[in-house]
Amino acid sequence: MKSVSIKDIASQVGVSTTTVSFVLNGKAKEKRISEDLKNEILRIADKLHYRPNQVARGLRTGQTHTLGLIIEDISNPFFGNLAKVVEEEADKHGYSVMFCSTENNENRASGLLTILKHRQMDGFIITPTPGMEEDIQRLGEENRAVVLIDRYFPGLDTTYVTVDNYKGALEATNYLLGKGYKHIGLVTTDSEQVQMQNRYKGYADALEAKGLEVREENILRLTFEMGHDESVSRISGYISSVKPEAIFFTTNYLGVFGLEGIRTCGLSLPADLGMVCFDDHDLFRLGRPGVSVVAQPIEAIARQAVILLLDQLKNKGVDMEQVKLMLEPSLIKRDT
Amino acid sequence: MKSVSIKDIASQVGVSTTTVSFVLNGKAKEKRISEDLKNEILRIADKLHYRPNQVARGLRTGQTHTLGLIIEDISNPFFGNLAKVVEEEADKHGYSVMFCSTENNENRASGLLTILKHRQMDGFIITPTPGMEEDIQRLGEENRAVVLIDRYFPGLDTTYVTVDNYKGALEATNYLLGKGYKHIGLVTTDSEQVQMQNRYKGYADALEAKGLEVREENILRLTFEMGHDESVSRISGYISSVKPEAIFFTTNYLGVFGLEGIRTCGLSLPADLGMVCFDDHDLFRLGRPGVSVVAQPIEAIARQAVILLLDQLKNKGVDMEQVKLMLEPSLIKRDT
DNA sequence: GTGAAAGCGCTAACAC
DNA sequence: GTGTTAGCGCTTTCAC
Repeated sequence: MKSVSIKDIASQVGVSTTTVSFVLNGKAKEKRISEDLKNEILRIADKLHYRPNQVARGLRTGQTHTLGLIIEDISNPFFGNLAKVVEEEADKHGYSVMFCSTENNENRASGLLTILKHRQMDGFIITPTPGMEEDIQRLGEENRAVVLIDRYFPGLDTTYVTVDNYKGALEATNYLLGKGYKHIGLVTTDSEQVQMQNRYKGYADALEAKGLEVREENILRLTFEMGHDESVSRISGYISSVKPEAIFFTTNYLGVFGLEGIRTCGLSLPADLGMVCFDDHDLFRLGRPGVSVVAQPIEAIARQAVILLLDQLKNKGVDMEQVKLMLEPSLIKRDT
Repeated sequence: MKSVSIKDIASQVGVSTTTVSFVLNGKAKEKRISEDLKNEILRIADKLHYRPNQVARGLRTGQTHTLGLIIEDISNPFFGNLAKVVEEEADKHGYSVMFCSTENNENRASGLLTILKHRQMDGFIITPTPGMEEDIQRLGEENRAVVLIDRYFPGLDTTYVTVDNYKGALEATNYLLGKGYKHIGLVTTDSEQVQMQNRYKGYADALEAKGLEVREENILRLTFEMGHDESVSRISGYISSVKPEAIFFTTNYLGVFGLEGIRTCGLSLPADLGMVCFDDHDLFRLGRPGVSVVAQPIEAIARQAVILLLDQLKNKGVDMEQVKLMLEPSLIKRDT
């Protein structure tokens, strides 16, 4: 475990740790250290396989070069893909990533954030849970670098990257309407968060534009905590009683549960029921029938989030404007 | 950013940082610090919302309470689920997790490992890429805590958690044989790694036990780097030329590609072709027809890996035996 | 041009 | 019982 330190190099070369540090940090020129000495230091450092202890450096500089990624659920492919790109992009810039899944649980999220704060993350990428508004605000006040993704708090002036949820939902519903369905149901979460509100609004506005009434009994709201079995049975119960001609699911795991629920009812797509889901999924893309979806540009979301975060880090101290990015989702028409 | 330090508490209470540190680390009794003083310190610490700077503590103690998770691809649901449980279990014990995806690329993996090493991870959970043998061996020599998952190096005495790949593959192939298929193909990776070798062996032994010949032309080997499009077209090419009655896919993403390839050929399951895949997937579980799979006990793998790792950490210095865990996979019969 | 020394926040051996 | 002090490995100011 006794790894090589800057001291070892210093003593081998016969100089002080200061000089070694200067050379290693590329300040040889600036500090006008002789070319020979510089090369000698680099040679020995290389020979000893020296690599700086990032914890020590982090303590001294206050920069850990680590980003905290707080998402809803790393096992959800949407977030898994997001995480992958975040890590990739962060790595390109010399940053590592610590991740946590909130399970959309406010207390858990708050606790995880606290932990990561004290681990001195340089910045955070967060899909906030409901009720996390204060936490996020505090981060801002503490002048920490933060980018929200997927959702944000309308009342808070923070940088975020999201998609145009309203437009996506509007297009999805219009697509179903265009296929001649009139009695269109909505299966969504009970979340009051902005992304879900906008998806709801898109649905409602599309219906109303066609002179159709938006009725609460056509809407099924499921909680995240409900889990697989109950969600599926609620969906099939809903289908049996409401008998919608088509359903718009507002997020991928609901659509997956939906597919099971539909099957439980003995119905088949698209003959008995129309369907569109917000978020793509292998199951929708490759299952048969293919399920039409509103796909989010995951890679762009992740990449932009990292770029904006690193940007904040670079301009630390400067009073920057909070960037609000809204990317375009795309309707992918399949068999349903 | 100026967060409360132990010094702030000390000066507020009017004692030294030592005393504060003792109290905060629960050594009040041991150091026989008066109950009153202890309570006062705790009160002030609480009032100031003190939380230790983990970076500083990490530098001092040499323990960062951080685990490095190096997996093949966080966007693959198998690894996403694994990561979720790892994070959960680690969190329970006060550890955070840094993750990286290797893309099964040896150089990338090696680099990531180096980075994490210098970030002073307390331990590592790794799905090693081919060629990583030396890296892993060195970790052992450096006396670092390591648990390999999913695969391991037979020549190396390391702790690992895997499933009985041979048995899983044997059962899968026997299942296909039991359905009357004789001409059974294998779609696998070109990996020489043990998990794939064992899956191959299970397939081969099952055939031979029935007196069937294992022929190289019935086996398609794809590389990880090939990507989606080429993999799919190779698979459909393979199906058209080899015309297998059934196929055993040795890992989930190959099975997903396979489904696409099968469709490209205009064939349908299970009428035209039998199929079993190693690893489960939403698509296999919920798509129609349901695809039979060999499922791994993901949660148990992840949980055991963390437990074994923390165990090594606890017994640091003690010369422990390397634990080799081989869990049971389970054949899930569906429509194919 | 190079080095001594302070200090980031914390812990812990050693004093008293 | 409580405080002094050294030091984890590194960066950086200031001195020479």
